[in-house]
Amino acid sequence: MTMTLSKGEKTRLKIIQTALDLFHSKGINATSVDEILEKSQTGKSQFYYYFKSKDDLIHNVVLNFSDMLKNRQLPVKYDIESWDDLNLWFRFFINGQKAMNCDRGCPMATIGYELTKAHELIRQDINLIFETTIHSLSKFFHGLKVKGELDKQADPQGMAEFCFLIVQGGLIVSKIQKNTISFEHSVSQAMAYLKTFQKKN
Amino acid sequence: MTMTLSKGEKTRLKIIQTALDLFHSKGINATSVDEILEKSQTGKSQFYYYFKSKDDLIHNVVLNFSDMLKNRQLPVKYDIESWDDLNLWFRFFINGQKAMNCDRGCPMATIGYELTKAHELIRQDINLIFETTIHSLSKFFHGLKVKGELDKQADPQGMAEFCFLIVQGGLIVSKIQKNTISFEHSVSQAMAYLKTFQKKN
Amino acid sequence: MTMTLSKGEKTRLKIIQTALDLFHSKGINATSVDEILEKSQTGKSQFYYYFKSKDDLIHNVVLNFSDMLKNRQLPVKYDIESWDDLNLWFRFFINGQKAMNCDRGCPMATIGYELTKAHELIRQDINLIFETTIHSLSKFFHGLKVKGELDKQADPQGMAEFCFLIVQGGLIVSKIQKNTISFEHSVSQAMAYLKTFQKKN
Amino acid sequence: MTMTLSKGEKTRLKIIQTALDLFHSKGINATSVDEILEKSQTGKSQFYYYFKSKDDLIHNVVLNFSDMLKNRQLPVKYDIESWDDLNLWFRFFINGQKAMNCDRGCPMATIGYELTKAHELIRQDINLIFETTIHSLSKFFHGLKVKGELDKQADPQGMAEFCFLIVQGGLIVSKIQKNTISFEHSVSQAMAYLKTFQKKN
DNA sequence: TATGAATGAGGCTTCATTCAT
DNA sequence: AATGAATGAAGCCTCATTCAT
Repeated sequence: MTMTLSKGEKTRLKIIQTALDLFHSKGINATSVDEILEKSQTGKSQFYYYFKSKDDLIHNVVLNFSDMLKNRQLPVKYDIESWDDLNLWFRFFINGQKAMNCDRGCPMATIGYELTKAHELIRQDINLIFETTIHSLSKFFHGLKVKGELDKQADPQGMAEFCFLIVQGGLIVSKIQKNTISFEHSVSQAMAYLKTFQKKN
Repeated sequence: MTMTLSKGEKTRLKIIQTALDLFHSKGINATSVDEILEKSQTGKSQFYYYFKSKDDLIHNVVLNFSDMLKNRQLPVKYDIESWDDLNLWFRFFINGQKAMNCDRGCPMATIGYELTKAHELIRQDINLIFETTIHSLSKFFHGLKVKGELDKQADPQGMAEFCFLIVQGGLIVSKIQKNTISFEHSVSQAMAYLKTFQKKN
Repeated sequence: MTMTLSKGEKTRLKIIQTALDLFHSKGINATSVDEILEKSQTGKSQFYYYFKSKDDLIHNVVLNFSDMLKNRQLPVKYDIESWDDLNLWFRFFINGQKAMNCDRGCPMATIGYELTKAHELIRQDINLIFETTIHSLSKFFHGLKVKGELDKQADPQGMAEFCFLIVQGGLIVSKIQKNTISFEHSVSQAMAYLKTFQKKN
Repeated sequence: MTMTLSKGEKTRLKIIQTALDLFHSKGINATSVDEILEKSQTGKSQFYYYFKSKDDLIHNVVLNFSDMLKNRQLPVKYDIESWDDLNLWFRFFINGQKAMNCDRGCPMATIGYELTKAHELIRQDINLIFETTIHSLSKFFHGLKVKGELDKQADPQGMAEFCFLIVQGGLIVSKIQKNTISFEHSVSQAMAYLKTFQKKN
């Protein structure tokens, strides 16, 4: 389903996408409005035609990310249906890091780490994204349980949170270590742990 | 072993400590040199007497953190000698988050997430801290193995990395979620997993 | 005599009236074109269809005020026919100030105080309004004199200017003092003075 | 009594004096910080070393004016001791206007007319100046009364307020009319009125 | 008449850094 | 080892105005 965007929508989106990329790579405070406009080839004051402030832009960048996640427009398979899918989900982050030479982390965590009490709205936006992602995972574990393929003691929600934490930890650690060794080790162990709940028949 | 610090050393240290606190709470880019000096009650140009630049300060802040870690001056027990110690180590981070209303994350990760290629030196400083921490943990697991209390297949280094990742993930996730539920769930599962390597006798 | 205004005339007038109100309360430089358009619910570039520039708008705001004055559309009785009317004229300004909590001054003086040599045209517009007002007053005094109710030495024009000055002074002073005490005292004294020219018969 | 000003004090004062002159001639909103710095030959960001904000500068400009008034450093004789002094006081404002080609008004009223509720502090500063000036005048009338040279019914405070209003009205009206005719007429009448309270012996 | 989008100059403010003493 | 004052680039934001439709 392709939509034709109006001229204004296109400009707005270009700003948002350029901003996300810059925020992801340098953080929000190191990224200036001017730089965003320059890289997005947008005229100087167009910015304030589309956004009330830089904070409003950040809010919209996160919202846009949230929308892409909901509309499954991100290059990951979030609807995990098998253990293989789960493994691919982990690999997506590991391989992504490798492809970027471990220069970055989670885009939302990069933004999140610079937030203070003054950014409560944006924090909530990111929180929603985290919850949505965790929910995708818990749905998988819950499904397994319903199908009787998981131990009765297994806690789908807790398992999902566990997976998500591993990825978040893996991304920051690999960014600092400039390699994904710890990340990969941890994913292996996480997978091993999670599979202990698998019922053998 | 207490050392008497010269007046200059004291000023220098106060700047570093104030900077660490501000970096921890707002990140490096949102913290201005002026703010550091104001909060540390230091005269304006004292700063450039002690530090070459803001980046040099960041470097020294991380080095100082590293030193404190090495000298065991941080309020955690890094020399883990028992499963209880390991549990306390995890709890230290969880409780710390709670005490701060989940307003912060790992101080080094907060700095690390804002780094770019231009800060290679600082990245290495933080990397060293990460490795040192992981090493503390791996020593414990290795010790267990030597004592025959751990399964032969157990990989002490991998287990240590796993623990560290959980903490890093837990800190950022709890900062965004403003609660430590996921963090605690994950630590429980991590502990459960690690203990599967325990040998029963 | 009521006229039906075309849609365009209505829009133009709404802009002018909104602008006058904003100029009156904040001055011309603190009032942006955008704010005028927003408050008058007018589309962005309507403005430049009706006015050549912001200065042109100011010019038209003053002209419109001038027209209302001439057409007796302002809520004051400018055609003073008795000493009571004169008193009411003074009271109009005093009561107006009170009603607005002394937040404003004379709308034309508010604009006038921000003018420089570059606004000669607008200055002349306001000057005309001042002269018109003074003329209304001098007509009264002149009439009294013709009727033989005023001393021969009385100078109708001078007396009119005197009244007008008192009002202008009273408005700015009460705006600063946030009360009309000085204004009222001065009006009482002015009235007392003017009445010394009354002939007793 | 001359004081030696430190280098910093000199810079600060130069900024304040330049600002007063610009505020007086164009108002506060039409005067940019950049223009003040350029005309006062001050480096770009010195401004924020001495003042917290533009509003803080305005506050200090008014305070400085207030100080000059108190220390009798303004080119008027505020300590009125005779009817001649009073006349000179009026003439000072009339002649000042003439000398400036009626391009300006009262510096404090120029600022005052642009104030809104957001500038309560500055309004109070100006209010104090107004009261101080009125007080200088009332002292004269009060003195006369004590000496028995004024009618018993005379109200020194009211007479002082009356004089002050005439000057305020005269300044704005002459600025708009580009001549001091009305101003002079009104002062003559004011003087005539005030002298009616003189006791003949 | 009317609209939405674009322009670029300039406004206020903060920054890291340096200089003279 | 320390001080206050200065520098100038850059940051965020608002402005009056214009263009294409």
